[in-house]
Amino acid sequence: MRKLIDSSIQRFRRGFAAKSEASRDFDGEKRQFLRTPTIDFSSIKSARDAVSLFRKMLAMSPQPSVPAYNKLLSCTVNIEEYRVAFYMFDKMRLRGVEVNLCSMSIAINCCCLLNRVDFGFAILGSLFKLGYKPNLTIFSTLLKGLFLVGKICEAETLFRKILTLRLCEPNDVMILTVMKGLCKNGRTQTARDLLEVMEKASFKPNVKAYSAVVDGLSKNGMVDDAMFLVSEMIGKGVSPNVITYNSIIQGLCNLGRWNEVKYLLLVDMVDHRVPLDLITFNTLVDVLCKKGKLDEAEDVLEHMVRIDIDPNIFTYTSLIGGYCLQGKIDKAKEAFDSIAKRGLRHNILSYTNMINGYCKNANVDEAWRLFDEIPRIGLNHTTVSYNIMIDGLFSDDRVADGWKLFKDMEASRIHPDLHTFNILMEGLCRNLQITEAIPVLRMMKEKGVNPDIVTHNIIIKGLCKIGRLDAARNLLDQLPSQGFQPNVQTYTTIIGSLYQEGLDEEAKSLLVEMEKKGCPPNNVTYNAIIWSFIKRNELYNAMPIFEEMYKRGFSAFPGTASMLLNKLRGEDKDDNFLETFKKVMPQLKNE
DNA sequence: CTAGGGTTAG
Repeated sequence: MRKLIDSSIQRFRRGFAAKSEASRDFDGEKRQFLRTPTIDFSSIKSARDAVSLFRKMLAMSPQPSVPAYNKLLSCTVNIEEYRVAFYMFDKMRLRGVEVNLCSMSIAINCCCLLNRVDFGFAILGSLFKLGYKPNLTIFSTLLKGLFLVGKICEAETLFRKILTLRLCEPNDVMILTVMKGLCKNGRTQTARDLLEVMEKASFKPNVKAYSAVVDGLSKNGMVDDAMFLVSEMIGKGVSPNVITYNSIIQGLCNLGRWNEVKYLLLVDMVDHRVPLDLITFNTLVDVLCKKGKLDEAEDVLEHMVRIDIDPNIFTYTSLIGGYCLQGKIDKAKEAFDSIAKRGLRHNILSYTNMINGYCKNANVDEAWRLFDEIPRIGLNHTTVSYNIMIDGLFSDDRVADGWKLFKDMEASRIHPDLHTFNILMEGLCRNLQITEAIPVLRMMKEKGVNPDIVTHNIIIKGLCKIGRLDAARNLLDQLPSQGFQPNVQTYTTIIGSLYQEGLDEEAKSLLVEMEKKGCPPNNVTYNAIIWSFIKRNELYNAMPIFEEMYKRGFSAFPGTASMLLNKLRGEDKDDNFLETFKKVMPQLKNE
């Protein structure tokens, strides 16, 4: 079949012949078409059905009409058998069956959907030779085809030509095709320019066209431009709808600009009488869950139920993730259970979120129970589900079980990824088996998974843990030559260990080095240093670090703070220290 | 009896 199609394609390169003798004969039989028996196209379910019907049609006398053949082609396209449709189109031409503009349009679409827009243009050439002129539909299809293979500039040029040479009047479909194509390929600015051009040429883009661009801008972090575009579209008399707003909300949420969502956008939507929908609410619930504001998420949930918008599986999945993040495992389980209770179908995410929650909250057995349940309820394990479970087992020091699961994963042909290997290495290092980590490193390379900076940070941490600070330091120095850029975590790990070992001078010089490399210490770094001093019972050394940390706008972790507090209470109180701590740490105000 | 697409998330 493939060969046949390829030879068809070769013929297109050579172009069509003029109308064949045979098709002229059919023209004379027009009246007979009316008597053509009706053909049942609804029975086409597979490529086989399509081809067998095609053969039957070819054998019919009188011949079925061109539209009848076109219907066959379009049914074949509908079942996504583009190669087959294209093959039949070619066969029609060879057998002398007349093809019209519509047939060629379908054939061009097949080429485009097969990522061969070039063949589409070859058909366009034949179309001209047959004395036809391409129309709006054909141009739209070709534009889509160009975007599909990433020929963005060509698409833009063609569209501009259509506008300036008035090759056809662009309609909503064409405009949307172009806007989506440009935005999906990161050309939001071009899209915006073209919107302007079209407005001037009085081809009015509709809400969908504008929304596509608003979405493109939002996705690229240009929410302010997106909001400006919304005000522009309103000025042009195009009202934004819930989809337009949802894109803006997502853009704002991605940038953490939650207050604008809450106090501007939602209010604006109510003012413009644009009702919020399931997607709006799910976005809100999701962002609130990720921020740990579960009570607000619950309010949103309650509100959507009140206005008769049913939460779906994704609403609950967000909630599970949020509750687990807060360690509220019971509430997470409640959300998990309400999925089935409400007659919703679980998805893999609801399970992985819940499993992750159990693992991170010291209930690996329950996690494993759910893990085993996944295939039984007809869901498929993923790399992520395995990764989470393996990580859980290793964190619980069940190294043997972790390994067993990894072997299991490979046996089930679920491919381990970078995360998997990093989890394995971390698990081994945590259990002081760093020598085992080296074969894992080799294994991942063999499987074509390249280690990243995280992998190396894990190894460095492992080396520090067994006291091989020299080796860790060596590895750090080697990283750049291996193409890895050390990050804050890399430095923090070593610096923390150096301080714990009392190698203060070396640690200090490393602090200077990281700063110089454009990788300044962050709150984790400072907390790690403070921890080391607490362990060494040298609070006077922790003091300047503490001040430096706050000067840079970072704060102590709750754990660090309470540990400091304990120390301060336990020892002979030095009021000086306490006063300084109080100044920077609001949580100590009442002490 | 015929063609192009339908804007937002997990």
